[in-house]
Amino acid sequence: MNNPAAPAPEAAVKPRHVYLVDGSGYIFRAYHALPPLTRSDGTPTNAVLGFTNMLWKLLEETDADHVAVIFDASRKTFRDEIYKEYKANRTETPEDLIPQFPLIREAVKAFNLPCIEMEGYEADDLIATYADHAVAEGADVTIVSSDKDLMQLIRDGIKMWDPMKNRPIGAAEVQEKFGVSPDKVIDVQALCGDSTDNVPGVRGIGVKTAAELINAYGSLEALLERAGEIKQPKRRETLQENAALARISKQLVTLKHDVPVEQPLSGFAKRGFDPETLFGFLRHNEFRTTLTRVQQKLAERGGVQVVPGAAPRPAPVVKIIKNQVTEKAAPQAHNRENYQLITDEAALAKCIADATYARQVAFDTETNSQQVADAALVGISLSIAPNQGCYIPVGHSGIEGDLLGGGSAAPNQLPLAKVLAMLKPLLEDPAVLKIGHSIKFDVAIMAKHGIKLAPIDDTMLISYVLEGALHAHNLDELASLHLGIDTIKYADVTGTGKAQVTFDKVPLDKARDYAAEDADVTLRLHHTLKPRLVTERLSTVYETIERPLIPVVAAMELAGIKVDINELKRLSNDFGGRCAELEREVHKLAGTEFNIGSPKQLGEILFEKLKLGDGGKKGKTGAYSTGADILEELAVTSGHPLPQKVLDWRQLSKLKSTYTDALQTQISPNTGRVHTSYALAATSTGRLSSNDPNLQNIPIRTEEGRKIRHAFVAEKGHKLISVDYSQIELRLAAEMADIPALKQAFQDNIDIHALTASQVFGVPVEGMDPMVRRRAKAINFGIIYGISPFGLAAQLGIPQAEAKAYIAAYFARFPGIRDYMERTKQIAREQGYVTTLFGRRCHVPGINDKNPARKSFMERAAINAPLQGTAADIIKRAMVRMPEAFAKAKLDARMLLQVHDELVFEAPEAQAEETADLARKVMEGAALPARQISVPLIAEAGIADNWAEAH
DNA sequence: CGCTTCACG
DNA sequence: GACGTACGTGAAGCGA
Repeated sequence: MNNPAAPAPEAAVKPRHVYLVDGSGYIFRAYHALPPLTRSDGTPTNAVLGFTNMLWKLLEETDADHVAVIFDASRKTFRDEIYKEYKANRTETPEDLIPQFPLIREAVKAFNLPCIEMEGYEADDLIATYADHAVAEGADVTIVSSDKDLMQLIRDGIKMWDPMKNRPIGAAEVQEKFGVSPDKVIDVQALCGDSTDNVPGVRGIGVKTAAELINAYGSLEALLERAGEIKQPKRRETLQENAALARISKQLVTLKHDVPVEQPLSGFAKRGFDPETLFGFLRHNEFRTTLTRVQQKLAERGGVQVVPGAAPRPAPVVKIIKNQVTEKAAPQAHNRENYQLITDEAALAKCIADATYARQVAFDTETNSQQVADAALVGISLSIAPNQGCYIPVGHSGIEGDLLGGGSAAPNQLPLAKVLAMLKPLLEDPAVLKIGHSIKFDVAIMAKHGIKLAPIDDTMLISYVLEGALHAHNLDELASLHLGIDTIKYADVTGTGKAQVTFDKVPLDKARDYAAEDADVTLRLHHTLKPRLVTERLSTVYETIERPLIPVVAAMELAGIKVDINELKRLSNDFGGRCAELEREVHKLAGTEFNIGSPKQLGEILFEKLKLGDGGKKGKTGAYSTGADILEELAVTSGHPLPQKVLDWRQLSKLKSTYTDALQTQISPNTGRVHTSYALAATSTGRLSSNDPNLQNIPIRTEEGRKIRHAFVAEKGHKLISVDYSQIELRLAAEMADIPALKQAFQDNIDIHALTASQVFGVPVEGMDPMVRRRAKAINFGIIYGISPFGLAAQLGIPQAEAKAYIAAYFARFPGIRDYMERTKQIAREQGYVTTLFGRRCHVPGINDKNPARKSFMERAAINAPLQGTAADIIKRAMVRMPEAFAKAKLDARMLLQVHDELVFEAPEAQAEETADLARKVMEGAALPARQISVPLIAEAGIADNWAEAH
C-alpha cells in the first residue's frame, strides 16, 4: 500500500488474509498485564501503548490485507435474556482503565482502521460472524486475542494470535488448555462454566473432568443423554440434576455466527494511514519510542503510507495575513453532485447507519431564527465523507403566493418527531463524535428537543484555539482559507433585505445544497484542523476549557434572565422626558435648534458659534472631537453651562436608546426572558463576548445607569446571586511577574491601591489622601494595560511629564514588573504570540510593525493579553465545573450570565445562601489542580431580588 | 458602511 | 525621533 495511487477500498480487493482484532478483550488483558504507565498529564496509557504497538506490528509485519478492530457496543446482549446473571459478578472497571477506552479508539482511527461494534452483540459474536464471511470468500483469518471464549472458532483457515504473549493459538494450544479439540470447546465450557463471565456450568466439574467426559462421550448432548451410565454416583447425580443448567451454559458460551452485520467485509480492506495524524496521536500520548520507530521506518521506506483521496495535495500557497504567515490551502476538489435530500425513512436509516459506522459525523441544523429561544427546526444536515452530505428537511413550509398565485404547498418531508426519534440514538451515541461549526447553537436546539448532543467537536473553536486573533473563524472564512472552497452564502439562499425569507421558505434543492455543504465543509475542516491541536500542543486548552464550555454556555443562553418590562417602560418615559427637557435647554443656550446627537453639528456649535475653549480639531476626518473628556474639560474652562447639559443629555439618551428601549424588544415572547448570545471565538484574549443584546455592558457606574440593573430580576420565589473575582488581573500580574512584595500584600489582604500609593509616593497608608490613592489605582490599572505616560496622563488629567515620573517611581519600587513587561514583549516579537498560564495562545499580529504607533499598540496588547487571558481561562474553568457542583450539592441553581469576572446565578430563595457559598468556592479554586497560584483568588458574593443589589 | 461615542470588565 | 495611544468588547446614531 505504499503507492499513493493505491486503489480506493471500494474497489473490492479480494481478501486473502483477514485480521480481526478483539479491541475490548485486548484492553482488559493489557491493563492487567502491563506495568502502569501514564502521560505527563496523568492519563494512564499502558494498555493504549500496548495496543498501539500491536497494531503497528500487525500492519508492518503481517500479510494482512483486511483489518478491523472490533468492540463491545454495550453491556446488554441477547445473553442477558437467556440468563440474567450473565456477567453479573464482573468487577467494576478499574478507574484508571476507563480513560483508556476512548484512547484505544483514537489509536484505531490514527491508523485509519475501521472500528466495528453493534448494539446487542458482544465483540466475540461479530468476530465469529466476520470470520465465517472471510472463510466463505476463501480468505485466511487471524483473530488477534487471547480470550479463551474465541478458541471455539479455531478451524481450518481460522487461527488466533495471542498479542500478550506474542504467540499463535492453534488446535494444539487449545488442546493444551481445554483438553479437547477446538470444536468441542463449547461443550467443555458448558460443563465447567466460567466464574468471570458468571457462566454457571455444572457444580463440581472443572476443566479436567469436563474434558475427560466430553472425550469419552463425544459431545455434551450425548453425555447428558447417557448420564445414567456414569459410574461415580456423585458425578452422575449432579449431571442429571443440572442438565438444564449445562444446556443454558452452552447457549451462553456459543458465539453467534449470524449477526446481521451492517458493514461488509470489503470495508476492512487495508487503506494505509495519514502519517501526520498518527504522529500527532503518538506525540499526544507521549509514545516517544514508538514515534521514533514509526518515523524511522517510514523514512527508510522513502514513501509514506497514504490515505487515498486525501493525498497527494498540491503544495500549499503561502498567504500573508496581518503580518503573520499562514498557509492558504490550494483548492480542494469540491462538488455538490452527491448531496442528497432525505425524505423517506429507509434513506434516513441508511444515513444513520453509515454515520454510526464512520464513528464521526458532521452535523448542522437549519432553523427559522438565529435566536435559539425563538428558533424552530427546519432541517438537519449530516456528512461523513468529503463531497458527500445529506439534508433532512423537517420544517419547510410552502411559499406564500400573492393574489396572482405563485405560491406553493409545503413540500413532502419526514415528520419532525419521526426524524428526531430516529436520530436521537446517533446524536447521543458516546462512540460517535458529532462535529459542528459553532455547535453551541445546535447543542441548544437539540436540547430544546430533549436530545443531549454528545460527544462533540467544534471546528470554530478548534480554529480559534489554533489561530485566535489571526483571522475570523466563521465557516465561510475557514472554508476559503483552508480548503479553497467558495461556499454558498446564507444570503444566497434566503435573499437579502426586503426579499429575505426565513430558511423554512427556501426551496428544498437550494436548502439541500446549502445545508449539506455546511456539513461537508465542516467535516473537511475537522480533518485539517483537529490534528493540529496535538502537534501544536493546544489540545489541553481545547479539551479542558473550550469544548466543555459549549453545553454550559448553551444552557445559560437558553435560561436567559428575567427583565421587568414595566420597570423598563417607566425608565424609558423618565429618561425620554428629561432628554426632551434638556434638548430644549441646550437649543436655548445654543440659540439655535440642531441635532445634539450629531458630533459634527455639536462641534460646530461649541467651537465655531460659541467659540468655547480653544477649539481643537482632531481625528483624521477633520471633525471636532466632542468626547466626554473634552466636554468635561470645556465645562470647567469655559464656565458655560452648555457642555454639562450636553453631557447629561448624552447620558440619558444613551441609557434610553441602548438599554431601556432596546431591551424591551429583546424579551423573548416564548420565555418572557432576555436571552443573550455569547460569542466563544471572538476575542483575542480568550474572553467571551455578549451580543443581541450585550448583557456584559449593562450600566452600573452611575446612579442613573444603575437603575437599569434594577430591572434585571429573579423569578418569583428565587434570588439573583452575583459572584465576582476581586482584582483578579492584578493578582495574576503579581503572580505571573513574580513580585514578592505584591504577592505578600495579596496574601495579607492589604488594600493594594493604598500599598502602591505608599510605595510610589512615599506616604503612609494610615490617613491617606483619597486623591493619592486614586492616582495609585490608576497606575495599577495602567500596569494591566501596558502602561504609557500618555495614557496615564489622560486618565488622571495630569501633564504627561508628571505621569512619566509616576511610572518611573513605580518601576523603581517594582523593577520585576518592568522586567516582566520586557520579557513579554520579547516573547511576542519572537513567536508572534504570548501565552496564558493555561497555555492559551494570544496572537499579536503587527508586533513587529515598522509603524511605531502600531508597534507600541501591539506591545501594550501583548502585555495585557496574558493577564486578561489567564483571568478568562480561570472563570471559564469555574463555569465548566459549576453545573456538576450544583448537581452534586443537589442545588437547583442556574447560571445565567458571565461578565468577565462575574457570574450571575438564579436560585430558589431557600438555596440562595448555599448556592452563593458553593459558587464562590468553585470560582476561588478554579485554577486548581492544573495551576497552583501563590496569590489567593478571592470571589465575593451578593444575594438580592435584582442585579443592582446583588452586585 | 465607517466613524464617533459610550456602556461594561 | 517617528507615531498617536491606555487593554478587551458591542450597540446606537450620524452622515456619506
